[in-house]
Amino acid sequence: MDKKEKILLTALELFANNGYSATATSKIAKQAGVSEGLIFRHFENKKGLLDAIFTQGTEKLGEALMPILSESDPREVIRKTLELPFKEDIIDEEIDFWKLQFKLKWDQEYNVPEKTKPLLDKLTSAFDELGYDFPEKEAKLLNQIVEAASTERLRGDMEDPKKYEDFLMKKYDCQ
Amino acid sequence: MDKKEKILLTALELFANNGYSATATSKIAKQAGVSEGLIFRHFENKKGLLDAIFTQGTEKLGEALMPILSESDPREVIRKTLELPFKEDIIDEEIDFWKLQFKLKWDQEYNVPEKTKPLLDKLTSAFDELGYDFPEKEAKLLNQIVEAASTERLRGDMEDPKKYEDFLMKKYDCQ
DNA sequence: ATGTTCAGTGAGTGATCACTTATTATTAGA
DNA sequence: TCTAATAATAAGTGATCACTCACTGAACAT
Repeated sequence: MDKKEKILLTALELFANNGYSATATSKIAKQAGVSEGLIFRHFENKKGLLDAIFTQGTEKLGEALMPILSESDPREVIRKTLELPFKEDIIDEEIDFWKLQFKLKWDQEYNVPEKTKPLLDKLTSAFDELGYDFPEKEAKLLNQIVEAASTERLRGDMEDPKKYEDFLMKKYDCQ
Repeated sequence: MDKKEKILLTALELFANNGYSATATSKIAKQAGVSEGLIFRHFENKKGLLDAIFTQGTEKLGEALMPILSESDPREVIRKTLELPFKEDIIDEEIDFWKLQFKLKWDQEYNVPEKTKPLLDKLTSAFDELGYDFPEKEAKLLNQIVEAASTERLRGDMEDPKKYEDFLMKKYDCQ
């Protein structure tokens, strides 16, 4: 594996689980098996490393939303959205990625609500097509439900994901 | 004002807005107008300071939930719960407190889901009394909605809180 | 062969970190 | 008023921080 990529992966793991400020560049280098100087050759400074990871995260978010945004059936739009927090492969393979993304939202600089704007718009028109009274508010609500459920899952706090998913699906007539 | 309390208040502000690890004890002392050593006399170490703040936060949470837990009318239980994220006095006066509480949830040590267990139980029996099909899941959902809305408010991201509150109230027949 | 480029290293750098210690100021009970 | 405890300070301490710099080794075009 490329050493630059090894640095990115190690930093992601440490930032996500221990926090950005609490993670020393020396620890990243040691765990990645590279010299500390290499971090600064590739990423200029510590913040540059975080920015690189964050940018990757933004791209992954776009990929995750793609199948929803290109869906034409409004019922399917809602179902696929509701499905997001319960995708097992995300929890298994990309959990550090999403943990970091969610944590960073508490930093002004990395909180970019516009990133979910396309999803919000898509949901709004889906609810509109389905004849809901306040499609915009419904979209906002669903988005919040998905964010809250994702947060709980990422923290490992949800007891019975499957049952809760079923419950939500029924709520929105998506069974 | 007592210097010990001044330290607590200053640390709260800095921890909530800049993060625990990113906040130096020297900065706390300087901003609080005390010597750095005083922090360690009163709180033993930096973590002891965080623990003291966190304990205060746990107490405040209990106080905030009190009027809900002692409510007998199920409709009122739900209405008062839904009201939580939109209380202006909390946003104005205790925002740092709640910011820190929510941020700390990402730290394993400070994520204590049991703290909202009494609310969850109260909501469950409220939904039960009102004849909902899955009162437990409904309680979980409402709790998540409230958490997500609170998060958005604390971050300053919500555009029209009043309208969204009205929407939620209508959803749960609480107008 | 030679010069250039660039990934990669390892031993530094001053600044800042959490924390200690010796000392003084303030308070309160006898 | 004397005494003893506590509040508070100023000046440190070694450790660790993010970052730099002089250098090496390999790849590759000239």
